[in-house]
Amino acid sequence: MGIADDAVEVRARGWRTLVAVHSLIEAELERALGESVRLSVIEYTVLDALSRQDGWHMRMQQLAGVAALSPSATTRLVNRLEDRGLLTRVLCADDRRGIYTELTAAGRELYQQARPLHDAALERILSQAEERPELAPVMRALQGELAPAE
Amino acid sequence: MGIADDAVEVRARGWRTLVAVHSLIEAELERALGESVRLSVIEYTVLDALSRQDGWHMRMQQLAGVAALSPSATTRLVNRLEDRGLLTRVLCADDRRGIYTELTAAGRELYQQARPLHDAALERILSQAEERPELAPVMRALQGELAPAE
DNA sequence: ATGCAAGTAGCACGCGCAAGCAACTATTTC
DNA sequence: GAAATAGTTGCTTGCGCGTGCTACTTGCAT
Repeated sequence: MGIADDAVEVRARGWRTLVAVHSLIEAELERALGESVRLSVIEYTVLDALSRQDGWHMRMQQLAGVAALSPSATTRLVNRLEDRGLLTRVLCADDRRGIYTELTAAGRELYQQARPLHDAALERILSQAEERPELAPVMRALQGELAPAE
Repeated sequence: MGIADDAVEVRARGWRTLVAVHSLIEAELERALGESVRLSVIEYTVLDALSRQDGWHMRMQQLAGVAALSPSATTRLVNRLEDRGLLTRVLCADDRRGIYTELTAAGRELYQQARPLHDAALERILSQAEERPELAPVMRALQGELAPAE
């Protein structure tokens, strides 16, 4: 059992920790967003990404990127949101294969409503997680990302 | 835009980073384990957990815990692995509601085969991820978890 | 008996894969 | 140059699969 084996073990342990933190946060966000605004985490992610690009459009592929989803799943995700009137598809003139998506007024409104709930839930979970020593290192890394700028 | 707002933004950014790292690692492990030993990441997780408890049994609920899965999903996961002959269900004498699971010889063998592939893939991904500055803080936290003991 | 805990199915839903269709690009041909 | 052809890209659809929710069965506890 040498140093190399230890490194393997450390990586495996780190990965398990990451999975634990991820599923903890995701489950809680899912609950918070689901019961208040009927949005899944991934649906919120899309609204969030679109609202950050306010005025701009996003292609399906970009959405697939930020959602870490396959093209087909992205299609259906956009379908769901479009059926609820939260966004619209916009055909692009210069490349008629491409499809842009854009928040509707209702979409912006729902996002404004969801965002504080999302942020509050996130803060709640992270402060809880910091209490758990086995998760603490990852938590510090997450919150310390802007530390150099303080 | 005060300090509190910045904190919210830092947390949201950290969460997005965590999601990115998670889905990156998961996708790569899925690919590596899938094409070599036909195991999903979650199936490997179960074999790993069981082999760490060698000699011991694990209840369905404990498995559900380590896999971050619902009871019903755990049932079917164990079904799949049992159908492939990788583990067996063992009824427990002192509480006949409880069901223990145990690796078979074939299960142990497949795990021995899968583990180095898993560890190698993990190392590969982590070293790649360290190259990407936006992921680096989380990566350091993962690998540095045992740092105090060095 | 009444209540609670452990594990198992029925159901609907969201996902990835592979195939398909429309639109763009490059190359050839006249 | 204009038209035809082959190959690629962007998005969508059919299909099978794994998941969570809810309801259910069985066994323990009070």
